[in-house]
Amino acid sequence: MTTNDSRFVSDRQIISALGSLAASAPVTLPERVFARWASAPSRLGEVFVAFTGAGVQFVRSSESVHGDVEEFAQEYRARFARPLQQAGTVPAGVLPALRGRPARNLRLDLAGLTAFEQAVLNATRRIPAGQTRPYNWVAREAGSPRAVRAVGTVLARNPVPLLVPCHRVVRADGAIGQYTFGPVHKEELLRGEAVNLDEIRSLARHGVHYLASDTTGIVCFPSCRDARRITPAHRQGFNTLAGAVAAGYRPCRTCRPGVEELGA
DNA sequence: CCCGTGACACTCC
DNA sequence: TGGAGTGCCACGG
Repeated sequence: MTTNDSRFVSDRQIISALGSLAASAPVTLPERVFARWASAPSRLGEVFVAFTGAGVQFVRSSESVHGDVEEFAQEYRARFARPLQQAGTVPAGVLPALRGRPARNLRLDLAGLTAFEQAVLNATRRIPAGQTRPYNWVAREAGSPRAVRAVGTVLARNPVPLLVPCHRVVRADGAIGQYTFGPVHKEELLRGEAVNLDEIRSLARHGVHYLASDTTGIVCFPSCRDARRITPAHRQGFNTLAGAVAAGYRPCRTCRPGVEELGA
């Protein structure tokens, strides 16, 4: 295979080399003082994006700042206490991420946030497109299972909406919950990712918050990729995870609806 | 340091 | 069946 020939450099090696170049590049004074901003298209229309050499720090829809970059810059300064300078383009990975495509090369600058805030945002980041998770799931994944309300507080101040997909965090009772840019946009985003909100609501009305397969013995969140493939005849609905476990089901390893110990 | 405040969840009627 | 009450944890003033 040509790509394994030692005379050639693989893409992986190039990327790795570029990565170390970026890391060792000298940080100039203006770079330390200024963060930069640029506008970009997103699923919610134009957004403004602020970033440093470490990654993206702040995202706001143009709509939410009334189309006024100055208002965006003020909001940014209020939170990060740094001046902004215009840049030509957004960093790598931002454009696909704003379109809802997972971008491996997207870098976020979350320094300055508390450990808890970072844990919440990182857990939220692991929710796949087209799926939802409840606030209590984020709390558990973030290592503070009882800090459910605190999760809401953190997400309410998510500095990088869309990039950290907080629109995928919904209430455990099936309601959609609140959103930085308003619940209407939250619903738009989820529908755009083909989340079947009508089915989720219909199930919730009947008290069903989990779906299990009696062939695999696994229980999932209804939006889980694996749950959507359960043949209707083998699909079992449950109100609580404990109920499903009591009936002999174990939590799905993909969507992780609860701790493994419950299933063991 | 105490106290109030939340993009929530659970338990009761 | 759903709305109020209560518990919770992290932050900010």
